[in-house]
Amino acid sequence: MEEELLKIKEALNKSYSIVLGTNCEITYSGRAESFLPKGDRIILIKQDGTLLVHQPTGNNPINYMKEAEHSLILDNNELCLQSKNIKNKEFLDIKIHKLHFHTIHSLEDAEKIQIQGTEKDMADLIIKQPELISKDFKPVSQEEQTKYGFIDVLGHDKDNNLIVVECKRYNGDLAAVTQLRRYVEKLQESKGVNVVKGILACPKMSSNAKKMLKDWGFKHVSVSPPKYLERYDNKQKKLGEY
Amino acid sequence: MEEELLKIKEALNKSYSIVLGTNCEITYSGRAESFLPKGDRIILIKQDGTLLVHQPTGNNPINYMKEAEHSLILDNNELCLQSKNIKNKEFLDIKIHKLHFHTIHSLEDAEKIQIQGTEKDMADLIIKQPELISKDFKPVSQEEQTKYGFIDVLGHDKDNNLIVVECKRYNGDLAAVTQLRRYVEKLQESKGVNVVKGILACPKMSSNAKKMLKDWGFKHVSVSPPKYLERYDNKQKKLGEY
DNA sequence: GGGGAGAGATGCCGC
DNA sequence: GCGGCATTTCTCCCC
Repeated sequence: MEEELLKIKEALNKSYSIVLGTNCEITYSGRAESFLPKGDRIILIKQDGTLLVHQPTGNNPINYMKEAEHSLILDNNELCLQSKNIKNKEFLDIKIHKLHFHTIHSLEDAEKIQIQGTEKDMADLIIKQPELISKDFKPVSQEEQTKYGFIDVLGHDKDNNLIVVECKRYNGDLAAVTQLRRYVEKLQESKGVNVVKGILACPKMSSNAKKMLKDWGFKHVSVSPPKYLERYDNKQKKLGEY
Repeated sequence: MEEELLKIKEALNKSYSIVLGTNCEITYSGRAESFLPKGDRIILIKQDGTLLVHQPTGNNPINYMKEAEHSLILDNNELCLQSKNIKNKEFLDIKIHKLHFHTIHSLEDAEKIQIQGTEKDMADLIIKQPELISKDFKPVSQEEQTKYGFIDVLGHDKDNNLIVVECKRYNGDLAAVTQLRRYVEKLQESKGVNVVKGILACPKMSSNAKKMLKDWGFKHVSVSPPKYLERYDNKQKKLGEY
């Protein structure tokens, strides 16, 4: 037992990837404060000081620390994992009542993930196929910088009216309409023109957002983020996987 | 080896908590699409079907699945962990090139976390100490329901002018000001009154948000979320932990 | 289940 | 560093 603890302590200093299966209770103090009574959890300590505590169910870590320093202390037969980030004034104390299992490994991974179907991809699609917005839409610029935010796609119609396009990859909500409104108002102000059209490009919209959009004279165009691996779904189907 | 795989397969069916240390490559197709080339990752499979893939650094899982069904397939000497959520049309394929380690455990945890210092706690504080907003502020209701959102604290001043208070536990940004504006406008409309005051209660504000707040005649009041464990910090300090 | 909004949000990019 | 904003956001609450 003592020997195992020494190994874990050493691993904490040398930046290994550590997984601990524990029964523990947890106190956090930092941006907020929290307490979690005794239960079984998996603790993941990464090579960059990241610490994640996971319960046996649920998507998100129940507690976590970023870029923290960890120390394992055995005091009066009580095992405690203390984690701190001085810069952010964050402290996490894990009282470990039982150590179910542990693994220590040095892992290597320099790869970055490639993602498709993002909001940026939607904007790219609209630049390539402006008719998705309207027959006479001419895109002018992408990711236009404003102090009040970035305009996804800026363009104009055949009468040279400015058109602001805001893309949402899934649900157009109140916040999206408000965002669009901010850009339109700002453009009217900075360019000194009255007519600036606003378009919200997204697959679907909430009912209230639709109403708000209408109230302010903006329009919704149904556009979905592009996907190229749909083949992947089809292949799954063909293989009779479900 | 064969025997280990059988154990993992069995664990997948019986809802154990499983941790795999792997060298793998990952394809995802669902709400978006992604590909992640070969590298070392820790895979966490929970008892409710949650699957998380973690790289050796970073806070967030690089890939994940919720409420999914998993199957481990050995085909042509290639080990593949397939995960799917039919309802959401999500598919995750993990080609496992090497299995560094694995653990299988049944974990029990029914505890819920207790958190303090949330936005709700700020609103409670303001109800109790309305003078934090202004000398003559009288709170009337909390979490007031509007179709356009929930008003954190609604009240009035000594002249019976309505006051909308929006709380932010940290940074007041453009979105917060816009949110406040939405509530104020909606109240003016629904109550048929011209004067509705807007207050943003938060510890600090971004410069643009400050400007926007001023433009629309709203005010900022400096309030922080209450913390009760500050003792915890102090204790740490006293112990000379840093 | 949809709608709205907070979160100890996180992460990314741009200035 | 701050600012603005997307996220395979996630989660909770309410209607």
